[in-house]
Amino acid sequence: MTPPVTGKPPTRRQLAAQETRRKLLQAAMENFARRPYAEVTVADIARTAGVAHGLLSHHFNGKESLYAETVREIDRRLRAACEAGPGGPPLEQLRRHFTGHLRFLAEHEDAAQNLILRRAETTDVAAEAFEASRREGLRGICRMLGLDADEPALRLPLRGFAAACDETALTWLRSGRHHPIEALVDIWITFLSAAIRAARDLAPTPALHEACEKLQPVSSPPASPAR
Amino acid sequence: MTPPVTGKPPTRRQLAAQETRRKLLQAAMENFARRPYAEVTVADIARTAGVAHGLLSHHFNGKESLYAETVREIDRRLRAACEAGPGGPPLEQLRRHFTGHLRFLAEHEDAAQNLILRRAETTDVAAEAFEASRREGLRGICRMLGLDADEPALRLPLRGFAAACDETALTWLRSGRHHPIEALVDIWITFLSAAIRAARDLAPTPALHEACEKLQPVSSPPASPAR
Amino acid sequence: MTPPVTGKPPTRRQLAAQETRRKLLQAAMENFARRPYAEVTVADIARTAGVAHGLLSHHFNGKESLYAETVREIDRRLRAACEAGPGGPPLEQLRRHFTGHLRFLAEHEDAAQNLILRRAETTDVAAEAFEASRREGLRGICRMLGLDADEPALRLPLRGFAAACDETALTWLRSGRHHPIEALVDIWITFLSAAIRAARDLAPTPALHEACEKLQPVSSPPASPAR
Amino acid sequence: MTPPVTGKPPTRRQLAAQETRRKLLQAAMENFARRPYAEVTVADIARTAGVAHGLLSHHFNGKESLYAETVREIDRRLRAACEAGPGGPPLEQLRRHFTGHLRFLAEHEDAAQNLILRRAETTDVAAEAFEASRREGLRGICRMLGLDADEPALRLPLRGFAAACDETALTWLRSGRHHPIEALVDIWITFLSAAIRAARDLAPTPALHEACEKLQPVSSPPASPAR
DNA sequence: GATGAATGAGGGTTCATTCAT
DNA sequence: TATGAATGAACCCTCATTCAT
Repeated sequence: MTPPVTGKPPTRRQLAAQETRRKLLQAAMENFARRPYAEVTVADIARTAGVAHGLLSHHFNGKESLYAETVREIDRRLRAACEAGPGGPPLEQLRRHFTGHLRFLAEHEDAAQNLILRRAETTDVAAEAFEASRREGLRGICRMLGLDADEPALRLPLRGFAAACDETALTWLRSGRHHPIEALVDIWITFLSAAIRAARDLAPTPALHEACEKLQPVSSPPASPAR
Repeated sequence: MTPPVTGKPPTRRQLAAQETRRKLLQAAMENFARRPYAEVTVADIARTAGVAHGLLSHHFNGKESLYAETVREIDRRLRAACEAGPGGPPLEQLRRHFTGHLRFLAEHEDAAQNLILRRAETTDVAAEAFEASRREGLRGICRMLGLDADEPALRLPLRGFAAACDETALTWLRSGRHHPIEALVDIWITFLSAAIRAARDLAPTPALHEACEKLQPVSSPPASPAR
Repeated sequence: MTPPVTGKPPTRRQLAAQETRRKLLQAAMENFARRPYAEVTVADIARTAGVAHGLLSHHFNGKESLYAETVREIDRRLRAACEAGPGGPPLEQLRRHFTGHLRFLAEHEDAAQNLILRRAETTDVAAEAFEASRREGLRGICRMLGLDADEPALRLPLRGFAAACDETALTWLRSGRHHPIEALVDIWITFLSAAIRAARDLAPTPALHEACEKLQPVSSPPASPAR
Repeated sequence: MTPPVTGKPPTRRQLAAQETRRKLLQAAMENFARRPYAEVTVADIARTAGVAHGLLSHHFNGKESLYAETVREIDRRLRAACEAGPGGPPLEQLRRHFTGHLRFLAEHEDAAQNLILRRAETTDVAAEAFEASRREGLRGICRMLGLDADEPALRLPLRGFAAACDETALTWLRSGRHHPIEALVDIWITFLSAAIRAARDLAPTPALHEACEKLQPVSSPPASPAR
C-alpha cells in the first residue's frame, strides 16, 4: 500500500499511486462535507475521484478509515490556517488566531458544517481524531496565555469553551453570517475569559489569575476605551 | 393506531395497546441510549420490548419516527425534572434549574450521552426535536432573567452557552463525575453570565444590563475588586 | 358467516351483517377498479368500507376470495345491463346487446378498465370467474344466431372475437371515446361476422352458413340500403 | 455496469460479465415464463442463474427493470422469428409472417403464455414494452398491405385484430394445439380482413379498399359472389 | 358480529468488501 | 496498481391473517 521508505526516488508507478490516493482523499472530503457519513457510499467517492471503487480499500482501509483520514486532513488544514505568529500581547495573538480560524470556516462552509464543527461520531477512530484536534487547538490557546493545558481544573471549562465556539460558529454560518468575524471573535474571547475564570473559581492558581488579567480588557469595563 | 379521544374510558384492549406502545418506546430508549442510531435495528428494539417487530411500524411509523419520538420523550422527562419553582431570586432559581438538569443527566447517563447531550442528527425530525428542546430550555432561562429570548443579539451567545453546558456535562459524565454537581452549576452560571455579557457587548439594552447585574454575585466574589 | 336458511325473518344482527358485507364488496369494487390487485391492501378496502379490516376475512375468505367475488359481481351487473329483449331479427338483437354492453362500460370506466376488460389473473379463482363470464356472454350471442356455443369449430374464433371486443372497447375508453358507440358496435359485428366465417371455413355446417347469412347485411354489401 | 463502447475488443472479464448478464436474463425468462411476476422472487432468479442475488441490481436495476428487459428480449426474439422475406404477393407474405409467429409461440409455450400473449402489466415499463412490440408488429403487417399504420381509422380495428390473434393463439396453446398452424393462420387472416373492412367502413379510403381486395381470396372462395 | 392489536414470514434493495484479472 | 464484477449479510418494511376481547 504505502511503499517502504527508501533512499531511492519514487518510481512513476508510485507517483501515480500517490496521486490516486490524493484524489480519493479530496473526493472523500467533498462528499463527506456535503452529506452525512451514512449517506455517502464508497461508490460516490470513487466516482468523484474518477477511480475504481475497489481502490478505496486498497489505499485506505475501508470507508471508516478514510473518513478518519479525511477528518485528520481537514484538521491539518485548519490548524495551518490559524497558525498565529507569536508576536504581540496574548490578547492580540488570540484575536489573530480566532480570526484565522473563522476565516477558514467561512471559506470552507460545507466542510465546516459537516467535518469540523459537527461530525459523524459513528466511528471511534473519527471521534478520536476529533478529540486530538480539539486538544491541540486548546493547547495552542493555553500556550498563548501561559497556561498548562493539562491543569485538571481547566479541562471542563476549556471543553465548554470549545463547544461554545463550535456552536456559535455553526449558527453563524447557518444563519448567513450576519455578524462580522470580529463580533464572533469578541464572543469567543468572552467565553474564553469565562472558562478561565471558571477554572480559577474551581481551583485557584496564580497562573489562572494571571491569565484572567490578560483577558480582562475584553470583558467590558464600561470606562475602558480599549475597543 | 391511536384510539380516538372519546368520553368513554379506554377499554382493556386499548390499555393493553398503550402498554405495548410504552414498552416499545422504553425499549427504543434503552437501545438508542446504548448504541448509535445506525447500529440499532428494529429487530433489537422489538426483541427488547418483547413484541413482534411488525408492531414498530404499527404503533409508530418506522424506525426514524420512533427515534424522533424517543428523543421527544426523553426531552419531556428532562424538562419535567428541572422544572424549578418560581420562588426566590433569579440566581437561586437558575441554580435549582441547573441542579435538576444535571441530576437528571447523572441518573440517565446512557440516555444523556446518546440522546440528550449528543444525538444522531441523521434524521431531520430528530434534529428538529433537538432544536425545539434547546429552544425551550433557553427560553425558560431567559424568563428567569427577565430577558426576551427572541432578542437577536442573544441568539449566538445563548447557543454557545447551551453547547458549553452540554459539552461540560458530557465530559463530566465521561470522566466519572469527579466534580460535585455544584461545581458544574457554577461553571454553567459563569458561562451564562459570559453569554449575556457577550450579547450586551453586541447590542446593549437595559434588559441585558440588568440581567448581567443579577448574575454578578456569582462570577465575582464581593471581596475581589478585580472586575 | 352466512346464517342458515330458515323460515324465520333475519334478526337485526343478521341484517347488519349483510349490510357490512355489502359495504365491503362495494369498497372492494371501488378499490380494485382504480388500482391493480397487488396495490390494493385489505386495509384500503376496510377503510373505504368504514369497517375493521378483520371483517374482510370474516365475511369473505381473504383478499383473493373477495377479489373473485368482486369480479363476479361486476359481471352480474354487466350481464343485467345488456340483457337484450328477444324481439326482432338477430342482427338487431345483437346491436341492442352490444350497445347495452358498451353503455355499461362507458358508465363504469374504471371498473371496465381494471375488472372487466382486463383483469389481474393472479388468482386462479378470478381467472375462473373471467372465463365463466365470457362463456356466458358468448353463449347468449350464439343463441341469438341459432348457433350451438359448444360447437368445437367455434371455440377459437369466438374467443378471438371476444378478445377483439374487449381490446377495442379498452382502446376506445382510453382514448377518450372519440367514436360514437354505434361505430364500436359496427366493428364488433364485423369481427363477429369474421369469427363465424372463420368457424365455417374451419368446419362447415349448415348452422354456421345460416349464421353467416344473418350477419351478411352488415359487412358491406355496397348496394344495400340496410343501414 | 455496461462497459463503454470502445474500439478495443472486450477483455476476458468483460466477456465474463456479459455472460453473467446473459445468464440472469435467461434465468429471468425461465422464471417469469412459468410463474406470475409477483410470485417470482429475485432470489429465485439468482438461484436459477447460479449467481449472487446482488448481481441482479448490479447488471439490471432491480426486479422490475429486469422484467421489462426480459419482455423486450422475448419480443426481439419473436420479431426475428417472424421476419418474413419481402417476396411474393401480400397474402403470401402475411401467411409466412403468421406462420413464423405461431411456430415461435409453439416452440416457447411458457414464454408465450406468460410473457408474450399475456403479461403482468404491473409495471409501467413492461406495459410500455408490450405496446411498443404490438405497434411494431402491426406496422409490419400494414407495410405488407400498403397501408399507413397511423391511419386513425385503423387504430381500433387493428388493436382488435391483434387481441384476437393473441387470444386465439393462447387458447390454441392451452388446448393442446388441436388445430394445425395453417388453421390458425386462416383465422388470423380472416380477422385481419375483418379489421381492415371495419376500418374502411369507418372511414373509406382508396388504400383501405385496395387492402381489402388483396385479402379477398382468402376469406371468400372465388365461387361465392356473395361479397 | 365487530374490533384492531398482534404476528411474523417474506420481499427487494443497498453496499462495503473481496479478489481474479 | 488498477479494475469492477461478484458476494452475501443485513436491513427495513409491508401486509394478509389470526384471535382475544
